[in-house]
Amino acid sequence: MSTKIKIVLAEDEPNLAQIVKESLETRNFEVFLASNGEEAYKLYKNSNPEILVLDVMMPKKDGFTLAKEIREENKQIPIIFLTAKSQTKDVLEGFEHGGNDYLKKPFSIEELIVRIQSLLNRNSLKIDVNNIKIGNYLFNYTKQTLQLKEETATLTHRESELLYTLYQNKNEISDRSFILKKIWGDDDFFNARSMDVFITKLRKKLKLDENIQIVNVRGYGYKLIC
Amino acid sequence: MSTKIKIVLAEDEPNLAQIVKESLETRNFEVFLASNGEEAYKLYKNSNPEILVLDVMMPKKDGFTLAKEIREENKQIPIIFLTAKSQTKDVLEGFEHGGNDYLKKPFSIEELIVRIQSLLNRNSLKIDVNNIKIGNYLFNYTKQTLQLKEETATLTHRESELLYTLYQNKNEISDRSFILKKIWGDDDFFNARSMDVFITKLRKKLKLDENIQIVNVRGYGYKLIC
DNA sequence: TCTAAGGGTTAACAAGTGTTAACGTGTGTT
DNA sequence: AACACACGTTAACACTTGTTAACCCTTAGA
Repeated sequence: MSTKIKIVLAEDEPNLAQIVKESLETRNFEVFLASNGEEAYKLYKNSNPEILVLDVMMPKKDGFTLAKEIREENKQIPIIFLTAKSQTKDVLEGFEHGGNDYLKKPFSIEELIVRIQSLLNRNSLKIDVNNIKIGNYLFNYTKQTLQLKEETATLTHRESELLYTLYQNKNEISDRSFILKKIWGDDDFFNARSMDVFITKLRKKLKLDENIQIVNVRGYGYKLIC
Repeated sequence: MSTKIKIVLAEDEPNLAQIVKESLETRNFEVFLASNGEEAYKLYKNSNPEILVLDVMMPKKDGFTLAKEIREENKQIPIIFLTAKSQTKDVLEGFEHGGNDYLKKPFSIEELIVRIQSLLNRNSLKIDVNNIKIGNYLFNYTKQTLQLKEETATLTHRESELLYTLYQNKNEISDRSFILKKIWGDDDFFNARSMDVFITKLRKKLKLDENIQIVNVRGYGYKLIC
């Protein structure tokens, strides 16, 4: 069960691109290579990668713009920028555009790989599904429990899924349609009403901590504030 | 509610240490400064920091050894190494010892801060959207609340967006068309009238502080005076 | 097989939110 | 002063969401 980790690599300079691609493949990554931003976006959509490595200056769509677009739909995936620019200002800009790391050319392949590994590890550590802090509550996603001090309440499967989904986008809007497709499989009238019912149920179970709220954003979805 | 983020900084070169410490404090971090590895370990144990910034070459206990020790008891806390070494080999070693990032001297303070922010996964570079002072009111953009002393009123999503937009240009004109495109998506007759309705609603909710006004600039837009 | 319990969906109605309409007021121009 | 036009305000309306309860289905145990 050792499926390869998928990487989308966007780099317009062919020689460099080839070297990096091969080096990554040697390390048992599956590399999807794009030579411009638009192509990279398509590869991202189709291949469902674990991580993105983006050159900043590319034809058609630069790395920053691309990252911004991808961040709008995916806040989790790690992004590493590669660039010839070496000004601190550019590094700042990279992080502002949602990058997680920034490597200045010329860089060593080894360092790139280490930084990739680091981001992948961090990501997998990121949410401990058995120990999620939501305000004063402790939410255990696998056990489907919500603990406040000594009191432990159990959640149903739907409740647990919904809370987990909201948590993944905490303090930001979770799109109604996104939630519905993810948990109910389809966005239709009845599922939508059902979801609203579960929002009510969650609010009840979360109301012992006033700092936690599930706020509605009419027409868009819900925000878990914590 | 907005307690400072604690950082343990270990750096044996006093001048550099002082500069970094002050820069971080300017950014509202609480810095615990150690001049060697052993001291840093004690500070780590006592202050319960959110992140560690460790020089690699230090007296008594070097940064790598220290990181390794800390990693045995805490796998979560982010660690950034600072070093004069610039060989890739050292970068690798840094990550092997459980570091999350690695900065080569000389580095820019800005870059350090951005990398800290990135690891902490927060953007406190932005204005704190949970704590916006408007006159005597406290406006929480994510919670969509307006607080005056003990009274907390809730805003709807549109109200909150509008107030936030006006606030971003406080004391200057926010262009009608700009607001409409940003919040309503399009500048047409009906959306414009809708916006005017929301201006009325906001004025009502803000009238408890006489010093705050939303003034109209005929033909151009609105100004939030505060 | 019957029954009870739990979980999820559907139904029904209440409450909240945003848009549209209608009319009023102010401002600048001729 | 008369006029056109931008904005202010209120209310009606349509639509979305909140809440409760009834209902249905599955499962486990008597």
